[in-house]
Amino acid sequence: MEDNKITEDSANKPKNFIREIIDEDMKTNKWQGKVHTRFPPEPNGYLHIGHAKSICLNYGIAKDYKGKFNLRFDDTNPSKEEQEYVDSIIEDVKWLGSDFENRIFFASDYFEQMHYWAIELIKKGAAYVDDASADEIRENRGTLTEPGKESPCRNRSVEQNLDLFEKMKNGVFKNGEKVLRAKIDMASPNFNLRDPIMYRILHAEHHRQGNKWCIYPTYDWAHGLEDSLEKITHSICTLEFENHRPLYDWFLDELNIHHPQQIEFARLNLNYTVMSKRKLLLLVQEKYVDGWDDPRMPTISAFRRRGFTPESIRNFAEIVGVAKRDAMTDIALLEFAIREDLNHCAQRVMAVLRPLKIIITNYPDSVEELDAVNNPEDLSMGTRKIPFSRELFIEQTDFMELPPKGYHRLVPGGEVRLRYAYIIKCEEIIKNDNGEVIELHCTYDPETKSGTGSSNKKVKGTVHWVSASHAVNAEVRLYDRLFTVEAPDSDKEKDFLEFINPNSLEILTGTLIEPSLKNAKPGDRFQFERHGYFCVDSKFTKNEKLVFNRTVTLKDSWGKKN
RNA sequence: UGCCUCAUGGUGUAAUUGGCAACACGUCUGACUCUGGAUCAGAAGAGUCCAGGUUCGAGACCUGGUGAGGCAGCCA
Repeated sequence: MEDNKITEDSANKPKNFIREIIDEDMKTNKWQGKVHTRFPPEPNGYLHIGHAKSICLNYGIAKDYKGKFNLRFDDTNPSKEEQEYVDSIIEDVKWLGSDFENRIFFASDYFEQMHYWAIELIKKGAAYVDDASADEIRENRGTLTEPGKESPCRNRSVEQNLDLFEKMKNGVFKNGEKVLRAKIDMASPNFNLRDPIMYRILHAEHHRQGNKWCIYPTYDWAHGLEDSLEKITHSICTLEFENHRPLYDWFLDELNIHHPQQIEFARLNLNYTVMSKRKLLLLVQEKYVDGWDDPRMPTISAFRRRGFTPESIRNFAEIVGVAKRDAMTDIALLEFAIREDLNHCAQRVMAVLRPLKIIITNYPDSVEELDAVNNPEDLSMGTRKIPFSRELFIEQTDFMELPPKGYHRLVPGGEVRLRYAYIIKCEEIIKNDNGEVIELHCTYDPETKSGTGSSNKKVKGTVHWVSASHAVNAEVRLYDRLFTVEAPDSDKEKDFLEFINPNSLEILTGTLIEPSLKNAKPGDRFQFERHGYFCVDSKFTKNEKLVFNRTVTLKDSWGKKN
C-alpha cells in the first residue's frame, strides 16, 4: 500500500472532528494507513434520514481515505427482526450510492465465534452463569448513587459455569431462567460495567439462523466483536453508546483481539418530524401513514418515492456536518439540498393544478405548436413542442377579480403573458349561480408571440397554461409536514401523535398536464413551472392514471408575504 | 444524587501550535428575468452559557458554577 498519509480527497472535504482523528491516525500510522468503516443497522425497521447521515459519513470516510466500507446487519434479537427490513436496507444503502462491494455481513453469521469467545471468558473466570430473574438482576444493579449487589452465582466454579452455559445453549432452560454475565464490577459508577449480560435465552426463530440457537448474544457483547472480526478501524456510532465504550474496550482487551477505535457523534434530528424507529413503526402500524415509504415519512424509501435524489441526500449529509452536540436541524436545509439538485436536472413542464377555463375569443379554431425550453439551466436538454389552442386552462389562483396590491397576474381588463405563447387580456368574467368565477373570455395579441421579438409590450406576469383539448388528466399529491410542531416527541405531557398535521396530504384529482408527459414513468422527475418539483409516484400510478408526488415547492417570495 | 458528554448569529457547522469570530441555510433589500423560480449584488444578525484565573493577547488553556443530553432492557 502506498504511503498515503492524508489523501487528496480527504483533504478536500470539509473537516470534522472524526476526520481529524483519522488524519492523526494516518500521521502516526496507527492502522498502517488503513481505514475500514461500516454501517451496522438492526433489521427491525426501515432506514431514515438519520441513518442516511451515518451511511454517508461512514462511506464518505472510507472512500476519501481509500479504505473500505462494510454493510453489516446487527441481527442479534430474533424477536424484532425481519427479512423485509434486510431487503429494504440493502436497497436504500445501494440507492444512496454507498458501495459495500461484496462486503455484506450478518452478526448472526458470527454466532459460533462469539459463543467460542464466551467460553474463553468463562474459562478465564471473567464470565458466569446467573440464575437470577430479570427482576432480581434489575433490583441488584443498584442506583445512580448506590453500588449494585453481587449475585450469589458470581463465584461459581469454571466447571459449573461451563456446564450451565452448555445447557443454556442446548435448550435445557426456559426463556429468562439463566443468563451469562461478564464478571466486571458491580460497584462501577458506569452501569454498563455492573456485570452486563452477554447471553440471554430466547427460544425464538431467527430470520436467518432458524432454530439453531436458543441463546442470543446481547448487543453489548456482540457489537464490539463484530467490528473486531471485520477488522474495522473506526467504529463510528451515535452518542448514546459513549457510556458503553469502556465495556467494549473491556471485552476486546480480555479477549486480546483486534481493537477498533469507537468514535461517537450526535445523531441527526430534523424538525417537524420524528426519527425513532419505534415511533415510525407506530405511524405505520396505526395507519397514520400509508406505509414506511409514505412520502411524508422521513425514511429513505419515502424520500426516494417522493422524488429526492441520492445526490441531494448526500449533499444534505455534508451540509449538516458532524459534531458531538445534540442539534435540531432545520428541514429548510434538506429542502435547499433537493431544490438545488433538481433545479439543474429536472425538466420543466406546465401543469395546471386547479384549472380555470379561458377562451381566447379572437383565436381561430386551430392548433399551433409552440416551442418550450426543457431546462433554462441546461440548454442541452433541448426544447419540445406544446399545443396551443382557443380553449385553455390556467391556474385558478392566477386570476383575481379583486387583486391585492402587488398582485401581478391576470385581473379584469388586465394583461398577462401565457408562457411560451401570447399576451392575453381578460375581457369578460363568467360566473355560476353561486357567484364563483368559472370561465374567462380573453383576447390575445398576435404580435406578442414568444420568441418573435416582434412586440415591445411588457407585462408584469407570466402564467402557465395547458390546452383544453390536449391536456392530460393526472392526480397530484401535495405534502406538508407530518407534524405541526418542531419537536413533536419532546413535549412533557402530550404524546407525539397529538401533533400530527391533519393536512399533511392533499390529493388533487383534476390536475391537467401538458401532453408531453403522457408517457411519463414512475420515478420520473419534473418541475411543474411556478409550482415545484414533482415525481411520478411508483405505487399509485397505473397505466391509465398518472399520479404525481410533490417533492418540494419552489421558493415563493410572493406567497410568503401574503 | 453518581458517572459520561456537550455549550459559538434564527438553524447547522468553522476558526490547524492561544492572535482579535468564518461558511452554508434561513431572513431582508436591490438588479435581472417570458417560472413572484434560477442567477447576480448587498444587508441585518453572535462578541462565543456565566464567573474567576493563566497570558501582551482566550471561543480555544485552568478552576468553579449554570444549562442541556445520555446511562439503572435479558432493546439496539
